[in-house]
Amino acid sequence: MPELPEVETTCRGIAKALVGYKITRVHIREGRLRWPVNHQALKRLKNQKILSVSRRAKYILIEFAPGFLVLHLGMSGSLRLVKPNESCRKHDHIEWQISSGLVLRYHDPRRFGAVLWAENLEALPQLQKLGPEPLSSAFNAQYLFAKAQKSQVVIKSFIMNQQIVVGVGNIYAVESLYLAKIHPLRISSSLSLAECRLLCVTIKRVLKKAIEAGGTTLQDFYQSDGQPGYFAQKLQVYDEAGKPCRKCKTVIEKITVQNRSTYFCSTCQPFFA
DNA sequence: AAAGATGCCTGTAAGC
DNA sequence: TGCTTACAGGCATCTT
Repeated sequence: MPELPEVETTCRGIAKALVGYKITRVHIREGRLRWPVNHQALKRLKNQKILSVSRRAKYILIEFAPGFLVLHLGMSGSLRLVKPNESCRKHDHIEWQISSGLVLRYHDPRRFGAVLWAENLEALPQLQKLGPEPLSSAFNAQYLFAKAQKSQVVIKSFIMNQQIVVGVGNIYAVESLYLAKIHPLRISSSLSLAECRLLCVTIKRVLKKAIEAGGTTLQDFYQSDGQPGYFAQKLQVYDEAGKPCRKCKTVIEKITVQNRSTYFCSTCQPFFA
């Protein structure tokens, strides 16, 4: 599931192969993604030069003179750079031929992802209400504590709220709470400043480590060169229900929080009301 | 206003 | 064996 580390990995993987080159052909095989693809806007990118590739939250931003291509990988999306003779697979929905000779392919079996066009990023509703980047200094203990003080939602939902902090999805929320020894069902406002500090630092550490490992591949995610991410091997509690906690041997529990699988150790992550 | 529920999708695995 | 069903979840949108 592409969360910040997977999107960052993808961004780094495609940037060098794209920046400075032109789009020579756009082929839309399936335009029914999260939102219908704007065929006209995408086709206009032919002969346009790619100025930069960057990331905001879980969105990949590809800059051209007239505007930005904004990509979201949703649940199952991935971007790959392939040679033009490589045959296309099922769910390869969109591809861009690059003047270098390579082809950029957008692959997304579940089609929860998006390929959007924006003349200016400020106008894009998806980017308007996003919180700070987790790896920036704006995301710090004081910020998290101040926000948490005002929230009655459980802490796991809180850190997955993109208006609070971006990039943290289910897997990294579960892992961060385990490593910070915070029960996922704690009410946000019950966290102390010290706990917020630890959680903040832990989220940053987990995301950085995951980026270094090339992200987490469980099913669908692949890096732009087709290689899987290797952080799955470092996950401590995610998908470990019934197995002993690596620290204390207590059996890892699985619960559902807002329709999402949540794993925790009741000993390492005690709940105080 | 805040928080919970819903729908969009398809591959995989489990159950009969 | 082949069908049906449950599950995986990011996020906009709807409901309470």
